[in-house]
Amino acid sequence: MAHAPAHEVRPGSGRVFLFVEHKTPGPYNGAVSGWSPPVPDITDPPGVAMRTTEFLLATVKEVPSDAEVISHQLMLRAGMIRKVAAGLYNWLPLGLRVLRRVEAIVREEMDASGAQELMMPAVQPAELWQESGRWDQYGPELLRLKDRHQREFCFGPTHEEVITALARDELRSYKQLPVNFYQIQTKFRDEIRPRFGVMRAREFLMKDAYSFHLDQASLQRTYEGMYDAYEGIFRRCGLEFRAVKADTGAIGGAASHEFHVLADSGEDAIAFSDAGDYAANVELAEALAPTAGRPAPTQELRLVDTPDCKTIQALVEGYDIPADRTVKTLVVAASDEVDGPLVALLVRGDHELNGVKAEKLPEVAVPLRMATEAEIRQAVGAGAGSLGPLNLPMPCIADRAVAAVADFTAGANIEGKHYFGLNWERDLPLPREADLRNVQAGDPSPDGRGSLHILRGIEVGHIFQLGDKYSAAMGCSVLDENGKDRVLTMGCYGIGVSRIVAAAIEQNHDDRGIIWPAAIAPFTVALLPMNMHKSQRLRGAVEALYGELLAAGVAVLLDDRGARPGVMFADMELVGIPHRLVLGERALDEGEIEYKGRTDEDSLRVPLEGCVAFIKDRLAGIL
RNA sequence: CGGGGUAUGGCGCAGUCUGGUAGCGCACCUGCUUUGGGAGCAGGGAGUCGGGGGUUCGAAUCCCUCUACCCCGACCA
Repeated sequence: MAHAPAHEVRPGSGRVFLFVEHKTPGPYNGAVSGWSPPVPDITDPPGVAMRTTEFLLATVKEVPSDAEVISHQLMLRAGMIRKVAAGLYNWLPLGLRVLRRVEAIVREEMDASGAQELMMPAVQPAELWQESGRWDQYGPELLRLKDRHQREFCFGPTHEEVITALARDELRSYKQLPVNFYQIQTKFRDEIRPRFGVMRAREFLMKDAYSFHLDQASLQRTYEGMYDAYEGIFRRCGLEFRAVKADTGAIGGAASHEFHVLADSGEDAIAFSDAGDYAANVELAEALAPTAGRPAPTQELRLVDTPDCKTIQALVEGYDIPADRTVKTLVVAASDEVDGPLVALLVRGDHELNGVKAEKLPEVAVPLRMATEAEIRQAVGAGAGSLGPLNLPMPCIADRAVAAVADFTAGANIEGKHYFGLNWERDLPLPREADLRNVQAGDPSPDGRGSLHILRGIEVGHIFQLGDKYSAAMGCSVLDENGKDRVLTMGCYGIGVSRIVAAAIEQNHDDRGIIWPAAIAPFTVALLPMNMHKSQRLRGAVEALYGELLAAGVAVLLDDRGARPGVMFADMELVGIPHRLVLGERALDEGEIEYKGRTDEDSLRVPLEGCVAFIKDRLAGIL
């Protein structure tokens, strides 16, 4: 027939128009002309508008002063997002293109892992949360709503209840197991303090998956599959990340790993060994007891007047004592297991109390609460700056490092006085020992291999072995091969999709703007004509190249605004497009075009003829 | 929830102390000149000064009150 196939390309859609000769008339004869299914090509982000005159390129020079972290500033400046209210954002077309690419990677890897996508409602009935018990347990972070009939609902911060109810209704037999369902959904958590833009927003896009199993071994297999899938997702997103052992926290359960994107602005501290594979959230990382053991006493016990010494720092500076020979006495509310209202936790002066570890002690009230100054004075008769273990009228628990210190200094429980030269088992009995402190850089790794380094991380993924907490509470079971009812065991697996976008920027930027990893860039190539309005010939060449790049499946943004060169350069660098093609008259005369990668020092000239092939090779990593 | 702060055009800010009828930069619109690193000149549009109440001849400015937002802390994927 007259038409050649596959020559018109709908910009950005990844679709190609196919002309097919109709042998017989009628719409359903099997071969019709029309848009093809999307042509898979990872270089082609979604969306249609590819000219700056048809695209909301909402870049700005100045930025609201409340944007603290670089990703927030750059997302605003590049015109990716705009704030609607605290923790709520509009995603502008540019930002949405990136979000959709991340989402696509997550979806592909989840599908490849065997998980099935579904979608659950954002708004959930209170009844389900009452069944699991979380309607009362969840605090003000849960956004509660009433409908017109005064029935109670919440905007889902997570979907364990809904999925467990679904599984309870749909799963009947062990033959249907294991299964793993996931969705990519907007969540809402009414954070006390939303900040850092979409990094810690109240409304955010999350991929959450829930798996159901007959036994732990099956859960373990799926858990490991998710671990691998997550590594694939973050690797494809071009992120530098670490998987770390994590606290199972409020959700409970057995094993748990967090995936952190490494960045100085990260809100979590993660510890990892410089020699072995050990990596854990500092909340969880075990601080080993010092191996050397406690030295023998060398000093006499003495009571010293230390007026105005209310802090460890003041002691260290005022009396020339090393901080690691001081002991801090932190008084917290006691649990019902303890006779009195308070319990004291002892950590070395140069160490920090770990709240998560403290809460795991049976003597300590949950949630952890530091005693007020008034409570301390009533119990001890001295202020918080003068406390110590000797003659302290409450139970004490000592960190392992505290138990190994000799000749130490601590408060005397008398206002303005400290004991110097204290020694366990000579001056006072050694209290119960526990791991109470945060690990520090240089501490030995708990796996016995190497020492620990500490980095900041942004949590972008979290996988949990949930066990039967929800399935038991909500009666989710199937019949096993013996016809017996078996409560299912569950796993859950989350990824902060919108947070990944911010994390990618935290990790990839310079003083000019964003530097997108190729796989999640909103556009792949920026095509910039110099003085296009002056030269019909130049305009023609640019338009031709634009069409060729689109036909080749390259997501190209043509800057046809007629802006000055400096404006175009600055905008494209701010927005972070990985590749830049600049066509000017002089180069065109020589049949060449100028190429520059976003991070390249200098541009280089390439023949205009082979330009598309050159770009394709760049994208494939050949050049 | 405790402590601190802010609210003036789309954005960033001055003006508030000492009351006199609102201004600067960026952005935006028009025209001309410009065009290889965020142009110049000229002209122009745009603000219930967060809301309500009060004092006063007169309030962005002083007083009361409410709201929103931000920072620090505790809390949390």
